[in-house]
Amino acid sequence: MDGPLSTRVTSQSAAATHTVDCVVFGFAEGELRVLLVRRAVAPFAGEWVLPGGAMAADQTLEETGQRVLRELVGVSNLQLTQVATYSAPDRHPVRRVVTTTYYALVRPEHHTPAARGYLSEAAWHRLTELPPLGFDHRELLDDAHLRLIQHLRTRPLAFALLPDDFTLSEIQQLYEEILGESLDRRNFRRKVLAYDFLIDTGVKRSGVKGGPAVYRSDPALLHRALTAPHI
Amino acid sequence: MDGPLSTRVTSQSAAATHTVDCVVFGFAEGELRVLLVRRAVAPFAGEWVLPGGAMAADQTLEETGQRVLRELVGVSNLQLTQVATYSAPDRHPVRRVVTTTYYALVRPEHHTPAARGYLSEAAWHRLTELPPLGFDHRELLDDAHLRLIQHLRTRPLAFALLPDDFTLSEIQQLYEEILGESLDRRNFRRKVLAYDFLIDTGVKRSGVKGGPAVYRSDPALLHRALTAPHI
DNA sequence: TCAAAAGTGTTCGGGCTACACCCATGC
DNA sequence: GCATGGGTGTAGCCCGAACACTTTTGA
Repeated sequence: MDGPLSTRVTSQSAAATHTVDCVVFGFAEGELRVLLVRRAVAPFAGEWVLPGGAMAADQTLEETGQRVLRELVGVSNLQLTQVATYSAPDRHPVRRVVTTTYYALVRPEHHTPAARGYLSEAAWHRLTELPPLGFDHRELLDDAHLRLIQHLRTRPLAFALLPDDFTLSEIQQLYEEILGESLDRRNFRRKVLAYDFLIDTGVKRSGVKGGPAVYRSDPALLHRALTAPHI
Repeated sequence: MDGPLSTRVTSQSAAATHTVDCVVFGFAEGELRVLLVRRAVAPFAGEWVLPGGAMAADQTLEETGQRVLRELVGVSNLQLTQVATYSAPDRHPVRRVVTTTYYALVRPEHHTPAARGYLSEAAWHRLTELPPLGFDHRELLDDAHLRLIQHLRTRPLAFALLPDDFTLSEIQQLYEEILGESLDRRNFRRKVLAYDFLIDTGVKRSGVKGGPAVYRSDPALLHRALTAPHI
């Protein structure tokens, strides 16, 4: 809100830049990963950070997140979920920066990140082996991960991270990765099948022992499960 | 985050003012209420809105929320919980405003709001009988209420809204108000007593039928319950 | 004495957890 | 053929929901 204070207030707050940082989660080779970029310029030149950028005058924060991911690392059309906004005056060493974070879930095989702009590198990192991050991005990342866990406990979100076809064990691995705990196979199967948006393709995956059944999620039913049943 | 784009980027985003709006919940006469203020100036002069104001250059968003509530409506030292950040370019009719919302829980009897600054009025409103709100504040308020409900389902937050002494029925009324549903008295008593931070003062409330026992919450145990057991 | 609210225990069902054996496949 | 993982069912426990009667107090 604001009132007649406009001028005083605008001059005060003009010093702050509003940026968006994105915590992009991917799942590959059985491990949960995060998309990080390496800065080519000061401050924190050479350090790994979350991909992000400043809000444009004609864009919302979410649109800014989409644009930044497209421009900097070449990934498009992600579903971004807002996490939090950070405003400590000294969180950026040079000037005042207020940052809103979003998380996104992607299939890494669909998106090959490539560093552009002021970046020297863009790569997936295992959540268990993160490099030191510049700014306060480690905190931002951890907060986003916690929020993801919260959301995952109430909704079948994780399918956005999986390829079209997957086995039940692959889903389970994914859940175990995100939640950071191991789950009982039988109980997990029962629960996930109860969602009833999984389709048994009838195919069995070859090249892997046991010959597990290959499933696919029904997009319409999955969407219904994601939107309808609030908790 | 941002890099060599600084100048371009800063000029773009300098147009946006960052403000904080607060959704202050109170509980009085058995009903959940929200603190609203009436604007004395354009835009939306004469309309009810959430109390809020622009972020100061040397303050965090949360500190701004505290200051705004102190300056505009004379309430201090609330615990503010961040809800979300809104950034639609046209959400303010005059210029670009990005707003972060917080909610707070207070005991109305401890805080007598008084309009100051650019406000003509400050008053508690029943959540069930809200006036039309200026800007997009109705959406902000509803989102904050939903977040409060979510938090309340996992933590015994509501005691911040109650006087020092209260009966079990009063707590139950409060929960029913916030959640918008009625609860079984016996189940509710059992659950709330299981938290084990309630102290039976031994006193019985007079002037009310049934002679209900008066309870008090142990500050230390309550604080532990609020912070320790994450879900 | 009557009306209204306080106080109290038990039962039922559903969901989660724990757990062991046989089958299919790759090597 | 053997090692690895896939596939299946059941029993116990805990939590939450439903539910009725007696006691206390104000009017």
